[in-house]
Amino acid sequence: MEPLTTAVTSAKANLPADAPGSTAPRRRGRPSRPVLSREGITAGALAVIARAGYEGFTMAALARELKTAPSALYNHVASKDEVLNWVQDDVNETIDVSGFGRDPWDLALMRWAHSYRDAFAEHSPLIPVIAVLPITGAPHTLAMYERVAEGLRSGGWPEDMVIDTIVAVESFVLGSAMDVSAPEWIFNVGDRRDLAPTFADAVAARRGSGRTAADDAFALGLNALVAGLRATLAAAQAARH
Amino acid sequence: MEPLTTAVTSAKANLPADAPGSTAPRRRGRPSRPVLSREGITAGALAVIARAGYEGFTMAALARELKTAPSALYNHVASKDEVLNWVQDDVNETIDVSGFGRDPWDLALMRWAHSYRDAFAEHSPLIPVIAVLPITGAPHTLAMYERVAEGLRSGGWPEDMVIDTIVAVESFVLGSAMDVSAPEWIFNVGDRRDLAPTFADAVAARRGSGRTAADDAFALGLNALVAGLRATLAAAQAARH
DNA sequence: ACCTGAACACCGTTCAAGT
DNA sequence: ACCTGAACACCGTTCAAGT
Repeated sequence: MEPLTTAVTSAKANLPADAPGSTAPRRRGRPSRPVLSREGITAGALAVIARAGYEGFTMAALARELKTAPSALYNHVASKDEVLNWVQDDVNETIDVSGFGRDPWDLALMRWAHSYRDAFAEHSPLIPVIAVLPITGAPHTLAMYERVAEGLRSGGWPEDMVIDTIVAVESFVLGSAMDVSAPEWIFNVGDRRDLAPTFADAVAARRGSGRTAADDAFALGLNALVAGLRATLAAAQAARH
Repeated sequence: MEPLTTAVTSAKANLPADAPGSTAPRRRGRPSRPVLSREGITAGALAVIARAGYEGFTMAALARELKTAPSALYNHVASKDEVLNWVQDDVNETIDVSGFGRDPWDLALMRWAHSYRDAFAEHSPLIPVIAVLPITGAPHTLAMYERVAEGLRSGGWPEDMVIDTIVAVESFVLGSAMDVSAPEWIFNVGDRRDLAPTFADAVAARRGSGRTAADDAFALGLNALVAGLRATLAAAQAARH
């Protein structure tokens, strides 16, 4: 539950001892102290993604952020994908799993889902990447899943339903996180109200709520999903006598 | 409910009358009959995405598929994003909304969700794009939402809950569609079983099922979500006397 | 109007040269 | 070991030249 890597603001401290003035370009050879590190690269990547989005996240932009040549990154990382893997693990570390083992499984699941959605809504460009990224080699990610699995098991879920339940909730969470970065006017019918009058009326009727469409839909969906999961668990337990 | 644009296989028929041999490179000026069209570009884009994924979908690759110069595309389309918009509308046209207005809303919603997931599971690179793409100017997409909105309204859903319900189901559907393209071993713990023993056991326990993890999780989640939505609707109707 | 081909400002990644 | 800078094979997009 640590905050995201905090080295973002300490870019100046990363300057080499052999170039004490912060603006002096580095000389050609190996610096006296390493300029780059896993923490610095991860933090820099997060900063670039926050500012420029996934489209704008390039190795060149990351190198500019870290005031190095793009090729210098390859002394620390094998590929752009590996950088994204680091970022994933860093973001997953911030997700709240504190409910598991303390609260009932359904409450803990809702707390987890809310925190999970918020974390990736802030880093939406990562969503399609992490959705298919194997967890191997991401220790914080693994630790998160362990807590969730323990919580479901001790809440009475049969072992062979645990993964499906996690994946189902995760799918809803990641889909909802994508939705956060959609423009408010995504459902604007434009000049073709004739094609979809019922839909256009429904879009207009939603305007009453003070919160965003994404927040309302997420709350409604998560409540429904978890209520349905309670019923699913009860039925599964009844079926096994 | 038309199939996806069928011009994929007719690339040869796209060759200009002034270059009858299919392998002859085109001369420099304007061809006697246009080589490119919206339908051809859409079909070519689908073919490239199917073969090479979103990463591999470039304007250069699309041009190769259509046997033109990349710059020729810009006579028909303003940008790569516009091509993706065309593709979205083409895919949405194939989604099954036939249940709405015929079956009960919950059955129709499940049929729609299944068809929606399958359509985008086949075109997963499009998911993050269409999730935030405004529907303006996409007539088939609009028509789909109209059917869904009508079905929910006539099923008894209050007007101001229709959009949230649609968005919630759609979030789950798109998250689940992303999950389909994840590798089967996405949850492989690797050599760190010590970090997540309960989770690793749950992963192993799932193996019994003949279907894929993605299919099982989608079925479980959709059943739970729709069951929860039935309860939500009942509660909303009771609250309004 | 609608194609080709050259050009521009970019990518991710590799590698020799330098300390 | 770890940086710079040149190089390679790419991008998306623009635009003049050609018919």
